[in-house]
Amino acid sequence: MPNITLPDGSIKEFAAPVTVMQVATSIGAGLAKATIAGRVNGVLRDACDLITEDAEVALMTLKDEEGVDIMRHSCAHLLGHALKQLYPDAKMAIGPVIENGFYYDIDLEEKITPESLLKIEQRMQELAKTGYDVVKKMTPRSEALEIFKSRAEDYKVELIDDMPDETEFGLYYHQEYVDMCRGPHVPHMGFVKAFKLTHVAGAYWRGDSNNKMLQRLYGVAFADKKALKAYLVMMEEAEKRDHRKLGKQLDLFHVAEVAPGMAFWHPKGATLYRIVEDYMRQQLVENDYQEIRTPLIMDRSLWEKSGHWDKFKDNMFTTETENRDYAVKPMNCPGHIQVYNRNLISYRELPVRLAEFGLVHRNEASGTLHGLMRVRSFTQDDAHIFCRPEQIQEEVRACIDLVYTTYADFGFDQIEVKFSTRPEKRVGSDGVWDLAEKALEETLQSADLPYVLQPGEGAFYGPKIEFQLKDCIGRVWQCGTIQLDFSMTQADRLDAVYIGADNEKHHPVMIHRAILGSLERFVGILVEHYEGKFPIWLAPTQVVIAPISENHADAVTEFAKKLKKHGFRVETDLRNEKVGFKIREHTLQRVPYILVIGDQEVENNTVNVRARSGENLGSYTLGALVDYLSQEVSLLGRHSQS
RNA sequence: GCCGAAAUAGCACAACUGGUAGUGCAACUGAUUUGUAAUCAGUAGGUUGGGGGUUCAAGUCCCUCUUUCGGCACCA
Repeated sequence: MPNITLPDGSIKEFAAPVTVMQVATSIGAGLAKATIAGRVNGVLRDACDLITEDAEVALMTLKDEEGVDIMRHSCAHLLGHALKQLYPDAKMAIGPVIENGFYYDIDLEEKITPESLLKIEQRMQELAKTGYDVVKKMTPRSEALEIFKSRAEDYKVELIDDMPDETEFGLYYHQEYVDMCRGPHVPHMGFVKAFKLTHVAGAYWRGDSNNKMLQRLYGVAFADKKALKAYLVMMEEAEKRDHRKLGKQLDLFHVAEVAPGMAFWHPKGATLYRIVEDYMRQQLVENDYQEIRTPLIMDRSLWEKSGHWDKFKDNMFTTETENRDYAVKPMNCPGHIQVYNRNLISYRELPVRLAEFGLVHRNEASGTLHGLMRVRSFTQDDAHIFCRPEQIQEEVRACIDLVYTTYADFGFDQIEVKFSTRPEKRVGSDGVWDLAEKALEETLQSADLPYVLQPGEGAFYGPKIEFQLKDCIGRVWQCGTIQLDFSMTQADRLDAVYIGADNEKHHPVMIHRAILGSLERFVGILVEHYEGKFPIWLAPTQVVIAPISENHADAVTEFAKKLKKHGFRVETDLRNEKVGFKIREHTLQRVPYILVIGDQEVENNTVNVRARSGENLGSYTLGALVDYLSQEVSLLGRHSQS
């Protein structure tokens, strides 16, 4: 007879097998009412599931993250329930939980519009309000098949067919609606009370572009109305940080129809871009890289040899002269090998670290383009480290350290690390891949970095570590990357060599690495991260100086000249406007400091300093101000004013 | 590329079922000489994304192309 161990360590003894719900009831009526499901020996189970043997049991309520996710999953079923009432012809595919909510893929001739989405949501509200019970029935394969066939749920039938080893399936009855699910689900719909359908989009069945495109209905759901409201407000706020919006407002860049997916950098944006590049260039110097520059277009044969042509020709821009075909470079590595190979290199000279702010072009599919985040023309802070196998770990480790130093300087502390292994379409033998994957994995472990494994997601020439940052609404973007490559340097590829201690030719290992990744993308992320309120180090305009009246214009010009001599990015605002007007404007432009000069300041040879926050810092002499600003610049993005 | 939606002045938006394209901010001119988030007045600004069609008449309806947005697939 089962002894149930609760999370606090106490043990409850039962005379006969009990359900999760009965365990809850035995503790208290309040808990029973709140119980959605249970975690039995680490596995989430329905409240109605029977526990027959001794087990550790934790009860899940809406206070638990797992409890909320279970409710979200049930909310997807509720969507199915409502949808089938309104659109009986809809065929249900899959409806999983995602961050903050859920989606359901459906196959339906009629197009779901925002209006119909609202109607579906209303029906969901009505159904949820009744708090109907959700009934689970474990159903044998043949019966489950019959049920879904009779309901013309082709996709459910296909899903069952694809699980040949399962003998029975969990069917959840939501009144007349039936859905198949591993579960668990809420015992009744009273738990589902704060949700909203957000948008519709297309999605391929099983994520395969050869399959039919279904309609995906997205929704969010939370434990209560307050949490839902908070989420919606947060999203609204987040959208104000969108780099495309701020790029316009702060006059940083634009993209135009004449060059889709390619940024036109305006003076302010170009300044920001250059500061980021200059920072990275300084890192190259400090970390013993040699900066080079390679041609933008190179002969097609080079790309055939490197293997890029074979895999990416559809995504490469090409050009030709009378008798030659060229490709616009989509990567810098083949060019770097040309530089590496300019003379014979001894093993003593390795590692050789060649870096380039390499402008690359990739003809990305039209639907992928997204502001600065996904473009067709971008500059990588790219480098290739040619080294001997025994130097790999140290070099990769140094790259990882550089990533973390750099990101911290730019104010990022939330970095996701992914480790991607061999893809299906690849070059190089399995033995080589074994070596490469092992080297990266060991380095990751020795660096004590938590990472997510992505099997099959590596580059065609080697495994990779990726460093990802999030944009304002939580979309994840790859920035830094470290890729290990044993193949490109081989004789049958681009044939990079060095002379070993044995006086024989060897092929070096090549580490491809980018710290920021794409400068365009990184600047985009920076804009969203800071909401345009850049630390003074990055701010395109650091200081605006404004006179109180025309009489002080000369003093303003003079002061600006001196500040510029000290290396600051200074603007003056001599327009015929009141100082309040100018302050409003420059504050909205997120200029870190506004300096005002009137009679008092002219007399005392000072400026009055107002910070972006609105705080008035009082009067400063030139020397004092230079010291103050320099101190703040030296902090980079680590501790800046907001 | 695929599914859906959208494109109106530099920017943000308006224009009922087809009937003379507007408002605010910005810009420009003038007045005002200003003390920490908007001084006042005036002027100008558009082949309504491109092309085609229906109609007496198209921003509005239809076709097509381009671009953008939200996803999906892709991402060296």
